[in-house]
Amino acid sequence: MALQESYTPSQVEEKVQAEWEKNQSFLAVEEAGREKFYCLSMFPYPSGRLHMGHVRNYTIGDVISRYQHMLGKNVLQPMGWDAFGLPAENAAMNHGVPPAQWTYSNIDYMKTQLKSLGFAIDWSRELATCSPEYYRWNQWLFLRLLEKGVVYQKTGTVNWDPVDQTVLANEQVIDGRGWRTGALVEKREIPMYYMAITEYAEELLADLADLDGWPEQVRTMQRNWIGKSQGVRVGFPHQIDAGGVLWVFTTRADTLMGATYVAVAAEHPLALYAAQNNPALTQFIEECRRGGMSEAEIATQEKKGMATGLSVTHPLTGESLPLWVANYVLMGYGDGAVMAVPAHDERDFAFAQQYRLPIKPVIRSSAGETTPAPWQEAYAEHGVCINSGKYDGLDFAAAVSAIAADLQAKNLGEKKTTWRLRDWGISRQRYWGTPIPMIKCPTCGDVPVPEEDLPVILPEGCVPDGSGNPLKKYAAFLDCSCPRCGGKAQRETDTMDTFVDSSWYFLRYTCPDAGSMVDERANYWMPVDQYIGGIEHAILHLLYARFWTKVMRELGLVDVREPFRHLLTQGMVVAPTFYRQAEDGRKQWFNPVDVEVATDDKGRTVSATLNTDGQPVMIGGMEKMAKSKNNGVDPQTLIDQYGADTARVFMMFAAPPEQSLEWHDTGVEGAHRFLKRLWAFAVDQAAGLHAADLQADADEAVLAARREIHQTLQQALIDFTRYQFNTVVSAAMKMLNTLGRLSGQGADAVRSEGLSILLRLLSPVAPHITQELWSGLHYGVDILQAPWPQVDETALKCDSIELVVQVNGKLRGKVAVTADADKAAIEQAALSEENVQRFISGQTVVKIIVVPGKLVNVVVR
RNA sequence: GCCGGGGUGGCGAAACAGGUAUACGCAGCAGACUCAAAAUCUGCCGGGGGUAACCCCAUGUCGGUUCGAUUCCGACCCUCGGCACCA
Repeated sequence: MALQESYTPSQVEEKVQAEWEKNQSFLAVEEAGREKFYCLSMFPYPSGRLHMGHVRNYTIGDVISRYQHMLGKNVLQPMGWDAFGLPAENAAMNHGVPPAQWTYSNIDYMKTQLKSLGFAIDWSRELATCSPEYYRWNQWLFLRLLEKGVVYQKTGTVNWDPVDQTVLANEQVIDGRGWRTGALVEKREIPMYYMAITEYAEELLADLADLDGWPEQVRTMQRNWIGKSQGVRVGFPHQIDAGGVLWVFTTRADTLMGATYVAVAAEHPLALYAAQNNPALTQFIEECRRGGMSEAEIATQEKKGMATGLSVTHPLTGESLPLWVANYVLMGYGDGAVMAVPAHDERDFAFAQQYRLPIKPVIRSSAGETTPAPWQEAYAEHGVCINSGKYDGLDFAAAVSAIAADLQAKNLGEKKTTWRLRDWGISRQRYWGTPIPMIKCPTCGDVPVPEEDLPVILPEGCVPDGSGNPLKKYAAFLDCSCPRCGGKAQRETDTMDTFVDSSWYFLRYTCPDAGSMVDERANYWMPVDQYIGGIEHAILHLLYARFWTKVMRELGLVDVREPFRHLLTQGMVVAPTFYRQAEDGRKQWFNPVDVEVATDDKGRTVSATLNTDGQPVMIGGMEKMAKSKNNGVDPQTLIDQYGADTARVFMMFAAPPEQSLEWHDTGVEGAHRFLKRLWAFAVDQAAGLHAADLQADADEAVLAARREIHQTLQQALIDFTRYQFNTVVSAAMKMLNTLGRLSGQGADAVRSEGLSILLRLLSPVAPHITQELWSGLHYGVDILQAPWPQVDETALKCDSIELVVQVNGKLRGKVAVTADADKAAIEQAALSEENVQRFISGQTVVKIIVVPGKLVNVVVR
């Protein structure tokens, strides 16, 4: 079929997508012995429409998949839906639609969007985490882990909205108040199920060393998050109850002799005990209970404390130390209590200054032997003990060992390893999630649902109203009989954290129809060879998925220790923000598509006006596309107007995958222009292609152009291996520029070769147009089956090369030398260059540095 | 507050292992085509000086290592991501 005269993306894309569909081009089949490549992008939350972040994420994944396909690998690229979660409940409240209905219709729409982008996805493996076929295995594994002791129950802290009588997510707490009610939020302790991820801390930490396909920054973040610290658990005896000991953990046992007070969290039993007959303290603890539970909030709040009036005994000196309650001590970390050494800890120092507590220096640091205000970093350094009695003169390690030994002798301490990592609380007091398969029986207590009764199906018709979990009012779900005694009982209404769903979906893709959680196919495809997703998931999701994989391996379900071999963390898509500020200080945000930007004659942005009223708006910064700033640009407009290939080329060209990408309409037009030029060039040249092989009498300029094409190809092939797709696109643009300028003897042959290289190189990024041109120009039927282009070394050969000449590191001239020139000849040529002569005359040449093929640096004095 | 990134022309960016800073594109300016506009094509395009050859300055700021630093080291400033119930 002849090529159309002009480029019509919608026609081309529809046609090519239909061919892929017909040929089942992306169906992945296990094939023993063939090298597989499992390319996975983080699955989307079905929020309604694709956003730019999705388009970017999945384009990167698709370019990698197609590249690996072109290299001959057996590629699996699946897709599915992270379908449980909070936004569906919010939509239900706003529109009165059940979360299930909202979610399924979003999935339908977003699936057509993904298909229109031409991703090489094996749709036969699609899954949604809200389907019982998927979440039954969450429940099944939960029960296995409960037996194993990895799942257990304890209390945990939640945000409580006292007006709506409901638990709030951190996101729903704004400045310490409930987002709907405006009520001051309180912390509340409730019973929850936990996963003992800390039991796996050592393994999760150690195996990071093997993840050399991960960005170093992500490994560092995980390492710090796990936070292994070696220290000493120290007991402070007290008389509050008989034989009582208050335990604290410290990494600085060498400073124990400098402890001047001890502080506990507001929720600590000793704090609650002390408050019994102390109204002021009760009020203070009440105050500590207000505000959100997030670590950022706690760490940035003003440090406050109050004395309990109680005291504990220093385990080594027998001194009496005051016991304080402090809002900076976290109940969830360690023992919920700390020993305070104001002389050598910044936070303790500030606290001691504020409340006039004694400061006792016990370490000689580079700042000296005292600790005067203001605080200096040096006070926290390791050093030699002073003012510490028998420990004087010991260094850090010796002091820690000696003190730990003495504590141990008194049964008041020992060396201990602790972790910053906390066990994973998976209970959520929400409707739209996997039901936790437990039954509450008044006689038997909490009883697991028998395996044969799985799945516990979530009723899909409920509409949450903001006042707690609707399952609590839904008798058909709630009421049941106890599997143990047969008496009347009620189901657990808490559901699982959605991180559970995303912790193993990549395993289910390998065998979506398996009658068990996973089957043997998982061992063919795993591990994921390349995982692509946002950097914001660097810690939680990736850590939970690693943990889950290790647990499943222990149960004999999979063979791999680690799920993701290589990880690519893509940057955010950001866009300009525009706003007007009302008199009450509130900002009204305007979408970039509704704003006209004025520039000066240098192209600098000077002002912006709103299209609807022509009045000026304020220009904010570049921020992550988000509803809150109304700066999201709908990718559908872009796809409708320019086609999928333009959207893909722009996305890949605008920035390297790991950096944030700034959204500009004009850049999109540039990408579209490039594809139009490519099409026009191909149509124009169609008749002259495949005309002749390159003859020996080709013009020098034609050979130079061929050299340029192969040099550009050489760089582009390297850029593909390191997934730097912006420069791959730039290489394709350069090739088209070079081909467009070609003329003379042999031009036809180079044009034919060059275009075939260009099409194949660009095909992973712009698969539709390159396929259409590939077949339309009769290079072949299916570009997916074409061999990956290779550099012809003979094309790169050149008789003469240009060297840069520097004098003392500054560029002073250029010289041409033959490719085989020796060092002496190069030096000679460099020294005799005219401008170089001017800069070395009257000076002594000290040495000459020759970097072969690149430059000469003449050092003079 | 703690942990981890980023900062290069008017803008997005390039420079893979310390070796020509600004490739490729956008915007802008000039020209061609057109009755005109759009589209398309061609040329120019970091700042300053100079008729020119060429020179000086410039990769967030300050300092260091080196024949040579966007790249390595130290301090600082700004900015973004995460902080366990957003996903």
